Amino acid sequence: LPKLTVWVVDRGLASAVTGPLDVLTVANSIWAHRATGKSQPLFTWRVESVSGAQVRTASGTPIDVDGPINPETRTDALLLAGIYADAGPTQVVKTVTALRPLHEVLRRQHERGTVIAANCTATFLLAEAGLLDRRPATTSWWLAQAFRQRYPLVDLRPGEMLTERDGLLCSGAITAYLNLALRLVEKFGGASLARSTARTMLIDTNRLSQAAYKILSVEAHEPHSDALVQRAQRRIEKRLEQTFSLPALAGELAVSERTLIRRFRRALQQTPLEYAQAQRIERAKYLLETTALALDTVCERVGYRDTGYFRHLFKRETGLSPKEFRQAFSRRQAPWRKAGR
DNA sequence: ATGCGGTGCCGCCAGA
DNA sequence: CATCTGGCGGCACCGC
Repeated sequence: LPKLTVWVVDRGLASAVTGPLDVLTVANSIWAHRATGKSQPLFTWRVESVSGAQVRTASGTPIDVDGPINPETRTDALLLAGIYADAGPTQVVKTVTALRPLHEVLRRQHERGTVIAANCTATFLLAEAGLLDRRPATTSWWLAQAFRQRYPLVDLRPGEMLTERDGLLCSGAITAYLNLALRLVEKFGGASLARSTARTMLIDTNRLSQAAYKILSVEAHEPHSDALVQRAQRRIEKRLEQTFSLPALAGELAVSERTLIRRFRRALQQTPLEYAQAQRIERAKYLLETTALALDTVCERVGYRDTGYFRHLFKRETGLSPKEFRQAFSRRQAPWRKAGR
């Protein structure tokens, strides 16, 4: 059974520790209800700090630890909780270099086959140890530039929520620890357990539908300051149920189609049609989750008249057919209760 | 699944 | 000179 070790540091984020542990706790409950023998929990863990003493997090919430970091510990996975970076990237780098003794420990654990999962700013620690060179990684998007400067050999993908290669997992901005923890559940407990856990905790289904295999692009949500594109976005969102027309959109905004497309791509790394399609599928997902509307109706409500084509698009975007999606995400009840009685 | 008419997108270029 | 825009042609692909 998987044994995990969580490393926490002073000024860390409490939720980056407690969040993943809550995920594991819920996973344990579901697993126990499924198993017939159910005497032991699936996941067990130890929380460790450098000094071995209680840690005070950024919000002031203290976190009890089980002991000091043991370099030789036998563990299946190491979870590195993010450090709060309110003073910017230089503070992160300073913290991470101060933890130099841990770099060698990380390298040894990696060679031993230990899965290492780093959230948010903790990915800097992995990079500092040299473990991410020529491997894909991600980090909080606002730290991407500093990261790239300091670790040019790392294949940084700031748009991705989660990356994984050779047992080295990185997750993006703070709350991506949920996805990171879910991935650990999936790795050690299977995809089905991970799905049930996510459903039970109401972890964002939009992120979830792609969490395991495909990654939601953070860049799509990055703020941009192009007023023209913003107005175009509003108009697209306002008329999702009508057929998309580029000439009409450009006309209303009093620019040429060529310019509109160009500005869109620069601001959102997307074309207007791609944006409209993504928004429509988003609306469709919402309708499938929260209503019992027939598929034909949903299809029509998001601007498509051809159900076959809509299904094709939906699957392309989400990886699931509309029916599968509704089945997976519209349940209200905790899955273990449903299965139990 | 497939076919097909229309069009959204991009490379290229000229002009502002 | 650098940056931006609009027009055009061709092709991919959108959507029925």
